[in-house]
Amino acid sequence: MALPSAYAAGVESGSKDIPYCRKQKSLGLLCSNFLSLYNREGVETIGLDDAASRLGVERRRIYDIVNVLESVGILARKAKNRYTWKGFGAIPKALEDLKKEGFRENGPAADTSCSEKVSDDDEDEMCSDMNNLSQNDKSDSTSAPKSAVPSKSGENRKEKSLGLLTQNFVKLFLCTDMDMISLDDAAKLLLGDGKHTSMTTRTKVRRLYDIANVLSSMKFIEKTHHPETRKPAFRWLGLNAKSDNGPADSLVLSDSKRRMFGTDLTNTSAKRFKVGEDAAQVLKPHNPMRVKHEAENEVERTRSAVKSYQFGPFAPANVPKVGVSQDEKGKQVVDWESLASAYRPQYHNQALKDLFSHYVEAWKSWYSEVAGKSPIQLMS
DNA sequence: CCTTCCCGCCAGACA
DNA sequence: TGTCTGGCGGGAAGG
Repeated sequence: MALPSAYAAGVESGSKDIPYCRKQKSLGLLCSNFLSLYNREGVETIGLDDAASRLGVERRRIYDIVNVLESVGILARKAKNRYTWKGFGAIPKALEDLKKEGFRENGPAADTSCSEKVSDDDEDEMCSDMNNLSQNDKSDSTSAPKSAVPSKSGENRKEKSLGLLTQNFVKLFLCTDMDMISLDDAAKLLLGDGKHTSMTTRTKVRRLYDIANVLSSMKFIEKTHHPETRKPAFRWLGLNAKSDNGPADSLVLSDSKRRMFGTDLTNTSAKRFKVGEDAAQVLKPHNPMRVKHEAENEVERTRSAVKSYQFGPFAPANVPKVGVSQDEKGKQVVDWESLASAYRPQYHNQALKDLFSHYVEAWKSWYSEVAGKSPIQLMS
């Protein structure tokens, strides 16, 4: 398979542009593209190969984002190479479940040994940690005959999975009152209580960066800095999945602000694959459309900080900038066919409209779900 | 320098 | 066995 790895080599013979630029290959961006590519009606299932080729990335990267997306309910594994698109509407439930699970595992008394709280000050001394490797095997149900295989192995591998790490990371926000945490602390907290080698932490942090990037692109979290210390940290923006019998209340959302999502469409490919093989459309990760709405939702358990952010349908953006016709640099050998189905070329307004309808739809289902409390099946 | 984090090797899991 | 998954950590880009 060759495919040597020449990195900074820079200008490839033939590529007259794009020296390389690491940022255009970030997971966050990839996630945005992924979302905007599949968040449209008609999409039922997603093939990994298809995604990889459409997004112009290696498969390995698809696994990365797919895993975290699944952790949040947006996707569900259907079969080998195949995922089911659940949509944003599945997020609330997923988060709610995560939250419950988090509390359950932790037990009511939210405190553990937590001797070292490393790092310096953290505003609220309330440190209710949670360290556990929720290893709820029995993953995947779907009529899997299998004769209850002990499968003792594999557990170890799975408890280190990106997906699980994502869930635990999210639980940190949902089940704890601290809503700003540095990846370093998160890594230490999520580290299975033992082995705090500088190396293991290092690795964990690397993963958390990956996760944080895709979570950020969906506006679940946001990168900031600790008030005093300039330490970078992440803050939760997503809805605070409230649970239990709390039929429809709070979680209101008046109207959404219409805002233009600036985006540009760049076609870059700085990879040497086969000859004409690249169709990397790069979209801007932006476009929150998050409706921050203060609503007095009753507090759960600890009545302390009652902040409830609401975030709009996460989502992607791929609205071409007004007044700029994107396709003009000549068509290359890219497969516009696939892109064509994904984007409506020429008609910006149309695309915009389309996008909006999707938003509305996603939002609507999401809202009704939260309000109506309709049960839904979640992954595994 | 330090932080962020992409790339892809290669080992488990699975067909 | 071959293919699919996806840990893992080197080391380069970015600041």
